Amino acid sequence: MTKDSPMSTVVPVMVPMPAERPYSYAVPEDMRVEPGSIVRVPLGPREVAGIVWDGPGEAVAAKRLRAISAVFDCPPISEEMRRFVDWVASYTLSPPGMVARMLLRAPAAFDPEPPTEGLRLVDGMGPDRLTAARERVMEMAGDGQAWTRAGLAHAAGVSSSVIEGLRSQGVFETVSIPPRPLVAAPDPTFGRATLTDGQAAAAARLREKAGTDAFSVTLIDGVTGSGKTEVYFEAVAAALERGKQVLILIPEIALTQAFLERFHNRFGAKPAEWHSDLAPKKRERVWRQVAEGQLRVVAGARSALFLPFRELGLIVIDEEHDPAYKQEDRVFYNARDMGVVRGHIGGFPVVLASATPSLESRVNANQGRYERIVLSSRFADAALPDLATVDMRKAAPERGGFLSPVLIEEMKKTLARGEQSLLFLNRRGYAPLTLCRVCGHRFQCPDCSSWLVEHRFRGQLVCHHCGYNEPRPEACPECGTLDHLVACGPGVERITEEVDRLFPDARTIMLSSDMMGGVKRLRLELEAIEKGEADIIIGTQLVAKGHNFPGMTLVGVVDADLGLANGDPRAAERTFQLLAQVTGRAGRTGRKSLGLLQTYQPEHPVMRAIVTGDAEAFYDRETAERERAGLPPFGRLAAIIVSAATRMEAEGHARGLRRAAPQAPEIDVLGPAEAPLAVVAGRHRFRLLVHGARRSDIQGFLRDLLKAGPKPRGSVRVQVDIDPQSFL
DNA sequence: AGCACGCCGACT
DNA sequence: GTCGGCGTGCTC
Repeated sequence: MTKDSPMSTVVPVMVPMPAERPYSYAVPEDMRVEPGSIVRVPLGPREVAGIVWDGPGEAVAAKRLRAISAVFDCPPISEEMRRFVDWVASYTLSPPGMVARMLLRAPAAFDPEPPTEGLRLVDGMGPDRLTAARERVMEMAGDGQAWTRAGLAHAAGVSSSVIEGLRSQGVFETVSIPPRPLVAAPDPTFGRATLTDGQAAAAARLREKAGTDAFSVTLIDGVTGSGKTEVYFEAVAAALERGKQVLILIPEIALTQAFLERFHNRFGAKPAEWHSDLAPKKRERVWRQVAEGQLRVVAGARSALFLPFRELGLIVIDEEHDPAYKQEDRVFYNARDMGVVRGHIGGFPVVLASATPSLESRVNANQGRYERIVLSSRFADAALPDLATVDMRKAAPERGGFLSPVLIEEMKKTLARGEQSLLFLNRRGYAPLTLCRVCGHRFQCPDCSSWLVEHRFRGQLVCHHCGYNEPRPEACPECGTLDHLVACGPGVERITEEVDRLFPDARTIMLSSDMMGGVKRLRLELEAIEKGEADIIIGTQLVAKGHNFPGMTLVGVVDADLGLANGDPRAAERTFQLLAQVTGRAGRTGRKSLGLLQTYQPEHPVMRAIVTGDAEAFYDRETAERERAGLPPFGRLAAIIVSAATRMEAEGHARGLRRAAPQAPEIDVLGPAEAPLAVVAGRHRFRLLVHGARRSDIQGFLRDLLKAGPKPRGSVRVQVDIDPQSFL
């Protein structure tokens, strides 16, 4: 701040809206701000929280200049974090204001948490008359500590009016109790795990890295059950010992309660959680305590990357291949990559862990940008399941069924041994397509033209792309014929029906992300399964994610081919990862276990890779294939998302882009039907896949597209989606 | 992203 | 006659 200026100083303030640069605000004479300060500023008709940014404030017409209304009593956002925001904005081609907005997502946290009112015994004061109730209270409070009124009443077994009576006599004085930390401090020496030789070597290497102030990326590549978590916990311990905060990113943390337990066993306390299901109050407290440095470890979903850490010294990204790390609205980013960048900016190590690493991380490791540590054997006596394909052309299911006799036979055996079976089918609902047997009418979404999926339990037809739904009709809307609608293909509901028919006495549980009762119910069901309260589990991809099912010795993949033919360049990789993860759920206790893949293409590279366990060969092949096609992970523009009302309009954008960029690349338009993306207010998001362009050209593309390209009514919103190989 | 302003259809 | 739909435009 300049002292000599008679005018009030002007500072840049990043406001939470799509502004391309910070806005300028006047600082009142008696106000002190510094870069990073969180301030309240007037913006149009309202007031918002913004962050004082770096550099001198830009000159702005005096008439427009408004003054900061208040500075929040909150630790300033660190310089590292501000550079991170700028970097993410420039890399994702989003307005920095929108990135800053992700950081300001806990509005009530900017003011300090109000201390709670406590009561403490005043020395030498006693009550006028001593009753039995009063005596108990005096005894409890005799330790000289401050108590909350309700806490003391509860502990002494009296009503709070007894306490109130004593307080009005002056026996108690009112003191303020500082807010209690959300979780206890983790103790790096608490529950040291016993590690196998391979694990110990990996842990030592990670400890070495996490014990220094230097950026590095380490990829821990270990089969499911090889103890990756225990190994990276040692890196966490090393960072904690250095007095650093630690961030552990986990996809779908709301469902991963088991992880919190394991952390607790190792560190004697739970980590703080951060995800979108967090209650607002808790959310604020986590944000605040991270900013103050009270919380040392946060386990969170991708948005935890934007928490205001002040002493961050390690990021672990578990299941780094998981597509849930990719945010595909507003600011498009992949938290795995932005995590690496955060480590680079902060000068600290980053650890990526996965049993099925993404191609791009593997390429980065092969080229020496990341260090790769392989954990090749399963922990203790946990054995990998035997894996085999079931050729559905030879072992076809009975008419009307979807389970091959081969699989049914194994389920019978498993049931007889009192062990659990898992049937995996990555498709929610009852049937993916409904048609009229009389006229051939197919039920389609009126908003986005994909097939409506029947949800029989709910009695609805639902669009899985945009959420449109209608009650399932009795008659065909086209020809009016009653009772001739037929469900085509299976979903988990239909498989559950088949299982109930085949095994009427077995205890079955169906797990699906759209299940009634939400996350809470899912958690309970998962717990029940772990306790062995079910024999057969039928589930969508959520069963592939990190749960331990100790009694599970059979995994059947109902349709292993699903997802291979959807036009996504990552289809094979994704399918491989999903199948490897889901079959890895079996045999965790060392019992002999089996995984069966029902497929019509047993010779497909994905099936071969799963059955032979040769992930290396598969990845090499896939990498070469991508390189030939000019696709990611080779550092090129992957996709532009345009918002358009129709496919024709999206094609128009694509033509404009082709014209605007003469060196241009091939552009494919993927509509909502092929690329499931959110549909907003009647407009659809189309993905323009651009082959072979360099990222440095993107800015130009977009400028030209917006300037010279066809502009069919309304705003053209363009977003960039990049799967990079290297981005530092 | 919010939020106001502004111009056309079904109702207290 | 008004309530209310979302299209367009602006925010230091």
